[in-house]
Amino acid sequence: MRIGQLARKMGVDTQTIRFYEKEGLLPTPDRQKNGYRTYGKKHGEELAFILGCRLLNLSLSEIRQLQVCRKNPHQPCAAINTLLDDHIARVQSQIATLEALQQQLAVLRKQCDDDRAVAECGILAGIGEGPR
Amino acid sequence: MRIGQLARKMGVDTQTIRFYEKEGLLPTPDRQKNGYRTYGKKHGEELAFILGCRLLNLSLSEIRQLQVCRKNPHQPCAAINTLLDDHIARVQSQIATLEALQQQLAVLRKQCDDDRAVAECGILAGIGEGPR
DNA sequence: TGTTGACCTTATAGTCACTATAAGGTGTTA
DNA sequence: TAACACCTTATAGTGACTATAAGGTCAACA
Repeated sequence: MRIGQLARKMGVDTQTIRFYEKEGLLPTPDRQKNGYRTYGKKHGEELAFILGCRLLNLSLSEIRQLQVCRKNPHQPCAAINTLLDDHIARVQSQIATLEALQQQLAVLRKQCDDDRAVAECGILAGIGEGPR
Repeated sequence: MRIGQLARKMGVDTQTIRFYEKEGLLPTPDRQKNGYRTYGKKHGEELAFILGCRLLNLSLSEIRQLQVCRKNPHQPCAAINTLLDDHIARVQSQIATLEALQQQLAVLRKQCDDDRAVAECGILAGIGEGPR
């Protein structure tokens, strides 16, 4: 399979596949005589794993850690659990931050009723006052 | 006031102030004979406005738009309201995305009980399976 | 035979909002 | 004279791609 076919199959850009290869996330593929990359089943599976991780918002560095685990199937999986717990905590903190922001924005939004001159706009005034 | 004093007062790095100047967000300051930047009250106020916007997660491009409004105080403020509404919508969609992710991660986390070999780890298996 | 077209290759730069580093000039104090 | 804190500019790095350029490969069609 060439890079374009793999890309279409997995729903990514060919550039992204080359990028993952350069980053060491995908094993270097064999080449045809003309230099074209050729991919097999294993590449597809590895790419699927990477894309699954990316959908979970895991960073490339975290994916690398998980790949090390995958290559050592007889080791204990505690590191994987820890990595996921840390990630869950990070997502929760992102949500908390955004919810606080949402609250602030709602308050700010109420400072204006859409139909004033800029000089009287409560939103602009509210921003200028700073955080509180 | 020199750049270091302004930076300490506003709680930012001097580099950030120079960066905002380069980006056209802060007016170019006067210079002393030795080339040092000097800042007055207006610069402080403009920087405060920028930092207020950044705390709200507004992009530099959005800040530029708001600055244009600020310079035209007799225009109607509808554009400001619209900008804020769009931003609120974006924050809400980010929250929704993260909450869906949180749900997914919670399900995934339950697939393993912390004390297995990598080969039996439900988390790793769950990621490999892809989105569903 | 020529040429179109879809595909592949590498290399480089851009995104965003900074942050870090390097290499050097200025000005006050010891 | 030297140490020190401060200032200057220029350049590169962050993360995960995305876009662009300039060119090579190969099958099909006129």
